[in-house]
Amino acid sequence: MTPSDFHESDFEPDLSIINNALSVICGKWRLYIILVLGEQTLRYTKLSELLPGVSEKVLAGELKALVALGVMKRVLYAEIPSRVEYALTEKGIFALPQLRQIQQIGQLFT
Amino acid sequence: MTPSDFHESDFEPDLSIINNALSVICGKWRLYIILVLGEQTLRYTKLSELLPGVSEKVLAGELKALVALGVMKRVLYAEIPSRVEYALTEKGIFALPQLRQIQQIGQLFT
DNA sequence: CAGTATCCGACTGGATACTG
DNA sequence: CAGTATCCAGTCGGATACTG
Repeated sequence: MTPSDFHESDFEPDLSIINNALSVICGKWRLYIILVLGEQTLRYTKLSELLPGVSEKVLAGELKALVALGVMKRVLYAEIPSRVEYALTEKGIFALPQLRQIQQIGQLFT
Repeated sequence: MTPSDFHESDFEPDLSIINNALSVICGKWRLYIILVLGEQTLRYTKLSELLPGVSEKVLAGELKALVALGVMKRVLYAEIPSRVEYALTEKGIFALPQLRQIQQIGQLFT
């Protein structure tokens, strides 16, 4: 077996790792927020315009959670009026192709 | 652009497709159940032994949901005592590599 | 502008006891 | 054997009003 034959996906199911993944993905809007953001850097208000139907409370909560998980970063500019920009972290961008592929699973089960 | 350049993952985020995928994945045990089953065919009792910590109610409910989604099939044998076997459908097996890769996302965010 | 605070109904998951 | 039925606590998401 060469290194290129090695796939981490051959690992046994691990509940804590799965739960980490689920915390990035699950929640009614979490994955959608990540995919809509993509590689852009967007201000809070712009994000909420791109995500109609997501209430303020939920959007703020999801963003906070995604920042805490290390998926997104939040940059606050000390201006008046205040400006906050959101973007994926390096890890988030690294995971983006995988996250996009999750949509393929959805297409399979329609 | 040739067919091999075409990736469905380049699609714009689509909420209803994402929600289909989430219904396969989300729930505290749903993905774990799929990955533990894998390509095996298992009886209900064997499954519940492999999934300690999942209550009867939840396991039965998750299995029912996964069958309804077309991820799993349930085969009832008209024997006494009754025997029921669960296995992934063709679609489920087709999606299995993608589903396993979700664990990689989890490993990234530890 | 970029969030909080509050209230609320609906849904999730767990424990336990029971059944065709 | 393979589930149901019941109850219950906790969480999730939505609506709305308010704030540094």
